[in-house]
Amino acid sequence: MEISPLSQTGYVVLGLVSRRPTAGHELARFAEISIKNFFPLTRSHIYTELEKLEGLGLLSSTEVTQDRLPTKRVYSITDEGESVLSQWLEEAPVEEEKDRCPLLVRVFFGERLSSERLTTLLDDYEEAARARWDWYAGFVDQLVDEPEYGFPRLTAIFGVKREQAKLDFVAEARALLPELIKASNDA
Amino acid sequence: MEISPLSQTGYVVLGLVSRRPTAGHELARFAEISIKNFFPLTRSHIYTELEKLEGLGLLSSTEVTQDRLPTKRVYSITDEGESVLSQWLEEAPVEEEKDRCPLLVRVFFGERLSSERLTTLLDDYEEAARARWDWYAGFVDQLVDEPEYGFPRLTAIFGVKREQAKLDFVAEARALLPELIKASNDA
DNA sequence: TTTGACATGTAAGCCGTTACATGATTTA
DNA sequence: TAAATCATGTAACGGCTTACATGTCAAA
Repeated sequence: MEISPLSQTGYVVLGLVSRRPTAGHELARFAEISIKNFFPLTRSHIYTELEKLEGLGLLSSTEVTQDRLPTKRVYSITDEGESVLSQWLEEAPVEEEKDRCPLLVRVFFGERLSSERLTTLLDDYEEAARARWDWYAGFVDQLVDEPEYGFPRLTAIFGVKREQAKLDFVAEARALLPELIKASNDA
Repeated sequence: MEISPLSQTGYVVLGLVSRRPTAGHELARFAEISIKNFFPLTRSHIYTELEKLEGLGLLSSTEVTQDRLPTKRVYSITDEGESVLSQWLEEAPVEEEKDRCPLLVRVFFGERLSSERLTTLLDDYEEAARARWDWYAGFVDQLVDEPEYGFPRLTAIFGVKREQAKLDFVAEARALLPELIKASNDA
């Protein structure tokens, strides 16, 4: 059976459900501590994708009533879902990265900025990068002896390197800033 | 006069037009060689943003007929546009980065992948990173003695560091891969 | 006892992409 | 002379976010 290709988000949600049957809210919480850093998802979006995937027969769902909590709808992956997911992971071309960096937009228009603004922009950016660096590094550390989380751990290693690159950039930008400001004042 | 906040794209287009009066197609070509790496834009989206910004009074436009080429609509920034742009650059909080990395999604689900797939994923990723590294480095080099492009040059320096981080990651991932594959076979 | 957090979802609407359209100019 | 490229836009649609809704539980 031919399936029209899903969105990236569709495959990701499928992959997350494939780990074990999950309800929307729960899945969103898991996404928040696992893939958020390289594939952010909103809770609402997850709900709509779950519904769509069920409509396509890639997931099935049952309502589960809970004591003292609202009834939830738990989704499981179907055989067809497993097959679509595996094929995507194993064969689909990797999508292009199209990242936005709001800081760099400010830097690009740096001539229009006051030197105070430039300084605080770098300071804030550095602080955020440092915080994320810590978070990733802690994750890497924590999973050092858990072989079953080797691949997730590897994604955190990526995070450390990415944040380190930002920190390196801030250092170099700070060093160049005086002459950049001077040049833009001269112009 | 109160202006409802624009989208990031709106401000970026405003900023690009602020450099000099520009038509849509031309602006898209410039975006391709300047901000693409940290703020990709599609041509179509640029057209719709230009129209919207004119509707808000931040840009004005005139038709310009050309010899042997279709008539184009050239946009210029208005005084109000200048003021909105400056205020955004100088005061607006910097938006959160929400980047997707399609490669890391594959890595995250690495247990489901064949070792061949994992290897070619890393190879391809490395090759792309290396190509971009070269591109950025060339840009940095080319602008080394052009003080008026100091800030754009700084964005390319960022690019070099970002791609370098990816290359470092690939190296580390390759080193870890054998034991990751072993662990996932054992499980 | 009110405020905040947890839990589960729905709906409206902008953002952004892909596909469509059209004509002139160059190239094979 | 057909095919590819440049140039300039338009329109439809899906993706994704923000805001809306509702009830329970814990804490101050």
